[in-house]
Amino acid sequence: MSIMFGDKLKSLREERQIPQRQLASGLEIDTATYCKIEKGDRRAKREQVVKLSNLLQTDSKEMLRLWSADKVYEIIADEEDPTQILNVVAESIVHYKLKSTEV
Amino acid sequence: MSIMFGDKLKSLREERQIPQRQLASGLEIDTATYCKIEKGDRRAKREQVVKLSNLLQTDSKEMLRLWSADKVYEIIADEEDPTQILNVVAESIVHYKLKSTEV
DNA sequence: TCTATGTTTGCCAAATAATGTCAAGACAAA
DNA sequence: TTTGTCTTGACATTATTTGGCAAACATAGA
Repeated sequence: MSIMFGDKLKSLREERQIPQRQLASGLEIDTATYCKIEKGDRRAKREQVVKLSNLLQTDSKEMLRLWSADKVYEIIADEEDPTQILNVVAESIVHYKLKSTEV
Repeated sequence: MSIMFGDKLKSLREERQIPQRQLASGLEIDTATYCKIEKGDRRAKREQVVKLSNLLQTDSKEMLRLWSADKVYEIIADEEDPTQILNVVAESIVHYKLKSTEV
């Protein structure tokens, strides 16, 4: 599993010298579960990402970006030519944007 | 839900003038389920994508690409700045490739 | 060494999401 | 009207995700 999010989470937590226990209680979950999130064994829920960003006083948009990126990575990493998949998606976004701004 | 895959599937099937019933039986599923796959209400399993490609005598790589792209799209479509997420992923792929080819 | 704190792991249970069927309806062609 | 195809909604089944608990591990200090 990709751990862009977990790694970022860990480094922020360590910078601020906060124990896992504290963030876990902020999310109202077990420290074990929190630990797994940080190590990338479990995926945080979206709402938990936002909560964590607040607890760590960091940009939730960036955290959500990393969190989403992990999910995307997991989907394409084992496929042939992952980059080409990203291109297909990027194109489909462009098309959708055009469509949605038509009058 | 994004339907790049479903749309492609439908157009291939219509080109070849095959009824849904036939592809459904090829996958050993109900026509209702097949119908939903084509309309993007349900996601095909990976193995089903390969089977469908064979039944339709089309490039399974392209079909898998569309199928993956749908999944990725679903993850990022409702996030802020989906394109930026794709960039993060693209970078992480580059990094991984570099790592895996180090000696 | 013993204790205290923090982190990690494995296993199981509960919750949630994905997948499928069935029955019924819509629609067009014969 | 009958037939064949496609579609939809409600429900059942199954797979995956999420979380807790208990125990192990790591480290620092008394």
